[in-house]
Amino acid sequence: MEQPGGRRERRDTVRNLERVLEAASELFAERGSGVTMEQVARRAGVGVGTVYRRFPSKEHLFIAVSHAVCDDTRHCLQQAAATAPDPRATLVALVRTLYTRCEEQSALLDPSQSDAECINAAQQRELYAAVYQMLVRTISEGQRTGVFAAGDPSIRAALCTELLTPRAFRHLARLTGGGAEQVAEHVTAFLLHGLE
Amino acid sequence: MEQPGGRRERRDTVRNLERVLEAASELFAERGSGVTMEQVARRAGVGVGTVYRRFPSKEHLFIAVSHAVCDDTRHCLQQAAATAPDPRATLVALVRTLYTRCEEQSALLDPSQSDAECINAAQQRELYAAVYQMLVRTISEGQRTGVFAAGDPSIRAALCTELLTPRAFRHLARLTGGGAEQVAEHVTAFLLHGLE
DNA sequence: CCCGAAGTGGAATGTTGCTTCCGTATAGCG
DNA sequence: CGCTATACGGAAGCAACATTCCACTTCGGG
Repeated sequence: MEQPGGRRERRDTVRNLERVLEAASELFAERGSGVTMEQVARRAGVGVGTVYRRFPSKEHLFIAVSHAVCDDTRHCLQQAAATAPDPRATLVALVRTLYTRCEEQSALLDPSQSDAECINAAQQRELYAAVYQMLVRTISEGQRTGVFAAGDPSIRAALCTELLTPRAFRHLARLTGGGAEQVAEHVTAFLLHGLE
Repeated sequence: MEQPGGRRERRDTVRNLERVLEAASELFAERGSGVTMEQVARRAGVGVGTVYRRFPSKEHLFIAVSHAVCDDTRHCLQQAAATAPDPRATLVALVRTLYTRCEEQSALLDPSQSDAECINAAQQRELYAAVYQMLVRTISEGQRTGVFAAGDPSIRAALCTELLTPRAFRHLARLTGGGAEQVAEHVTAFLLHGLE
């Protein structure tokens, strides 16, 4: 990176930015937007001032992190859907992929934990809108090919989407004592039974 | 009410307590625990000090209100379930009752909006545990009488419960443009199709 | 090795919202 | 009506955080 002044970018600067992003990802992922800038700074091993040079506000930092995670998740989902051979397999793939993500990124993917108007709502809305669209397409396709029963695809997709949240995942994981794999199995069984 | 000092309780005191509870219910119901004590006091037409004489902290006030709402909701559900003639009708009644409640008390019944460890989590947990138990019983019963297909009742109940939150209700209401009635219909159709 | 630009840490500041305190107002009682 | 116990309002105190600022350090270039 060339600077305006014609000087190369400093090593420590780059390193610090990485550390900050890493610390923020971890903390936000596990405890949501409630973590303080001081905690982020401490975990990153820098002062708060350093965080603020790169991100003008806590909100900016949170959005940056959230954006990265949501984007990445969306790509995984799209890829998973693309490689599935048929609607049924697509559904299974979507559920499994999303739950696997939920297992780590819980707080960042959880629309529950963003206070109302807040912060990463935009990213999440985008992510869940994408999930919803994929489901609508999958269900419509399934109905065309006769694997799924008739019924308004958009409403069915919405119902499915509600079961694909970190919250639902947490509950089911606790109940069954299993991980993403096992929960995904139960849920797809339920969804398919309701759709077929 | 007799006071320690042998004097009758003042009229304005009673009236103020009512006003505070009413204001708090309305505000918490529509905007969750984020409302400030000042806002509650202003809406009630009293000073903050007056609120604090009755409730030693914001948390106490919130719990009092939340407790009332959750308890009441639980009673409605139990009654609805008790008068339904069969498992299928019970399921329908539960969904309909809960959604009707969600339509007004959104924020207070929404586990999403309580920050993690917080405040009315206890009441809500109790309420949703009750819902969950009712569903388990209903599903088991339905399986015994052959209306519902086989499958672990507790997992099925958990999945149903996830669809019975204010959040899910809001989404579905927005999507279909309908009220509690209509949403309940779609959801029960979906659930039954998955259970029968 | 020295210089200046740029980055750094963390104390200081500002803001928001809960909670306490106290001078004033009011209800019940005689 | 006057007296006392009690309640009242809302200003003041306090705590938790976000954000700003600046004296000090460190890096890259020559």
